[in-house]
Amino acid sequence: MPQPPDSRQWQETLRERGYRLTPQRELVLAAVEELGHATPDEVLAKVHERSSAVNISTVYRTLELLESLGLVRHTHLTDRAPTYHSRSGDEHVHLVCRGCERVLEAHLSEFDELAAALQQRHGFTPDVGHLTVFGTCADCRDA
Amino acid sequence: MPQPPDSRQWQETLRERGYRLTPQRELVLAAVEELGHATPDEVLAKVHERSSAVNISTVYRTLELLESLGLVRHTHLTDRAPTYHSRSGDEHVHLVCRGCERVLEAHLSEFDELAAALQQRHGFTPDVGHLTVFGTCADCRDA
DNA sequence: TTCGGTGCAAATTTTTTGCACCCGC
DNA sequence: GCGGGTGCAAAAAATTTGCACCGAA
Repeated sequence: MPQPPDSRQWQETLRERGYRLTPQRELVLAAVEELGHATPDEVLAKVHERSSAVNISTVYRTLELLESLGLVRHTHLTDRAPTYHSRSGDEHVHLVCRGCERVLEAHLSEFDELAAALQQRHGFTPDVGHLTVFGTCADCRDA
Repeated sequence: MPQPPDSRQWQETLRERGYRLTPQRELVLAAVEELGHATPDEVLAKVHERSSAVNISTVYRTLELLESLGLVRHTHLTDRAPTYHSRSGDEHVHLVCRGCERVLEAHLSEFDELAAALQQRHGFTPDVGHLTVFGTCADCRDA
């Protein structure tokens, strides 16, 4: 589970690189932390719950910034729209069930062997943390 | 490499399910076969090379149909836009290099072990044929 | 002849951009 | 006060949809 982010740490990350700390950036990051996986749209909605009005363009711009800083990442959990998630917790691979849309998480170490094989056979270094695997979960297969 | 598709076979598939055989459908399928991996946009361009004017809406509708018939598949090779490929040849996993945008192909069997592991540990049956792995190819890593 | 398929244009949806104003540092 | 950040509105993509007409079976 995502630890409550250490605010000092990411505030530091921003400043180090010469970026400013704004309430919008704080709100967007908090929303991503809380939602787990969320599209820009969903992030906006979450932020609005807390009443503070933030513009959708700012959400896009902020997510892009946070990603460039390594504070969030995105993957494609559905055929449309990227979804962002925090990197404060463990990195993981997303297992998306086509039946129920549920998202399971697999530990990166489960892909070590695969990574080594792709490296050796294709000279390809996979970015496993960005990986999304589609398929069917146990419940949906049995149903 | 993709075999020249046996036209009788897919024409049969269409009729079996009560769909009509139209020149547009023929052109779109041929374009996908030829391109290997292509976005709807690229398919349209390819079709237009052969002069026959086909509308972009028809491309979208046709790709959707062909996919429902199992004649093509799509994956997400870039952050934007799905790419379609034929299923007449071997199924494979796409390895997309972030550096040069090149797309390598890995054999499905390379993922057997992974599939078994995910099945056992998460009860999850991966759809490996839909998989896309992002990363860095040998050339770009060394560069 | 029939009704599924297509073209066209307009509507949606999602993301990007230009620019004037605002506020963190 | 300076210069990066934000809001807003308009522009750009990328898809989808309604509808009248066309042509495969």
